[in-house]
Amino acid sequence: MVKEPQPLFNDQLEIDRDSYEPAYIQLANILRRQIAEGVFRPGDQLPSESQLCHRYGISPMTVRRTINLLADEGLISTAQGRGTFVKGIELSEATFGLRELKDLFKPDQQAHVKLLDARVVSADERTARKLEIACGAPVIYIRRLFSRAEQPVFYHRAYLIYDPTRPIVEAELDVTSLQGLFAGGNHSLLKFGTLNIESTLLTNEEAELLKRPYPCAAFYLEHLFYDYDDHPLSWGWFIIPADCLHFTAQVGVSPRQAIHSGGK
Amino acid sequence: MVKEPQPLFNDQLEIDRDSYEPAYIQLANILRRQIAEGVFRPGDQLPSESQLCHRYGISPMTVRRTINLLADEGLISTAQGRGTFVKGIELSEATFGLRELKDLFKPDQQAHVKLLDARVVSADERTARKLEIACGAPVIYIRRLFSRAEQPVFYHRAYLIYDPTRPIVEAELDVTSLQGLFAGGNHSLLKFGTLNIESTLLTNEEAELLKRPYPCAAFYLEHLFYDYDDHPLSWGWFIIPADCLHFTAQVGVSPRQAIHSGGK
DNA sequence: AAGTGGTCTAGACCACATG
DNA sequence: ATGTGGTCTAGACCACTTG
Repeated sequence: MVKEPQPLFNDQLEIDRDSYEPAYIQLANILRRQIAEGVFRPGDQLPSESQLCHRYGISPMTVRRTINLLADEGLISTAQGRGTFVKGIELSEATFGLRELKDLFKPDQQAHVKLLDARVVSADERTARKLEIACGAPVIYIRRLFSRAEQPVFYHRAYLIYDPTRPIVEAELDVTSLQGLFAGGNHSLLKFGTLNIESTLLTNEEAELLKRPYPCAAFYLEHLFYDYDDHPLSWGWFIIPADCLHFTAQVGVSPRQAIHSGGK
Repeated sequence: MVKEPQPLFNDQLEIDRDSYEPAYIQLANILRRQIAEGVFRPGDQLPSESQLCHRYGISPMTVRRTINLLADEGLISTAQGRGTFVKGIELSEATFGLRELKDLFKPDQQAHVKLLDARVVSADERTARKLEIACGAPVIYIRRLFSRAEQPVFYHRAYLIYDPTRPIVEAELDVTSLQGLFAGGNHSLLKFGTLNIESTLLTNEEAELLKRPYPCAAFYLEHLFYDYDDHPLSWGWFIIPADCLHFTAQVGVSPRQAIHSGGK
């Protein structure tokens, strides 16, 4: 056991106006903690906004920001004219992000991208439908394999609109640049995109490329990007073996969220 | 072609104070649309907050709400002392919800839950570790199969803490009630939970139960719920064949977001 | 020094729900 | 009629960045 000159967890009861933390964050921490401690249980009504104003000596707008923050987190819900209430945990409200993927794609010394294919081909029926072009029209076809420490990590296949009147500028190739898509970068060509995640089996070809035994489960991550004219610009998918990726999410108040220091 | 007495898309340029839509929403729509139209491209600096105040005749706090809203959407980013900038689309910022699952679990006339097992067993090594109890300690074991229109949809297996001092109240059994977990309900016992999503192959047993051929890809959705003492209360997982579930997300400004009526 | 985002105030008015 | 959430104002002050 170790002596603790300052408490490990935050049992803050008042707003500290000298804190570097904004008042609305402090109040959110206080309420979040009270919910985590069971002071307020699912279904309970929280103190009204005016009560919170008087209790903590802050203005209505500041209380409102806190309420909105916690509502965005899915912890509470508001009903005009009735009050603010604590929500029970709901699986259907859980969200997971692609941060795990970002780490996967992150280039380092060990990372290596092998370009398997990069040429102009005729669009087949499915590709033409996805890219909203004529069947048989020319498209740029790209296939590549991403490895780390000699171990294949994922496989990527993509089809890009091929416009002979517009030379294939650097930026266009960058559309499928992995670092660019995941880390950010300014894709001034892309307006928006849709993603689709499924569970799938590796095909024999993919299993061979990825050096996995057959059968093998994998994630299928499909992407479709549109330009500023709302025309599809690129379509493709990543195949990521199950052992390389998993997604996590949380519902309710995690202990880490509730135990947040509020010191000066 | 059809005549359009009112424009299909929103080319609103001013804030309509008589609109039922709040000013901060209207401004968000205006800016979102300008970003979608390419008026502001990734990397561009947006007008400063004070400029927006004067341009649209609203107060700083209202502009701020709009800025925060768009920043939460991942469309723009702010830098204190420098300005507000349009972000390029980033895959790593996409988020997926579990709404699709909610529909899957939704009970209707066609839905049927078959209880395969429900008894007290001794915890094996893995279960004991997950539930943070002693190996061999008694736990409630539940297995069930959810079908719709005679077609198996998913398989669920769960282990619940068995506390002889606390009789198994209705609420505790409700912990794994499917409708409850997904649709909401007040789980006053559960404080928070963690979810883990993987891609997997059906085992022979699962394939048989779910009437799928082998091999077959599926989602493995693991859940671990904690009570208000931060002790694990239930651990388990859903097995959902690939053909029953997929997740979708969007990045950037989708046309639907930008085309939002702002009329009276 | 000037401009930017970030926070906050102390009220106001409205829409809604309840008794 | 009262209390609730929801929006908005017209400023203020601070922290930060840039020239």
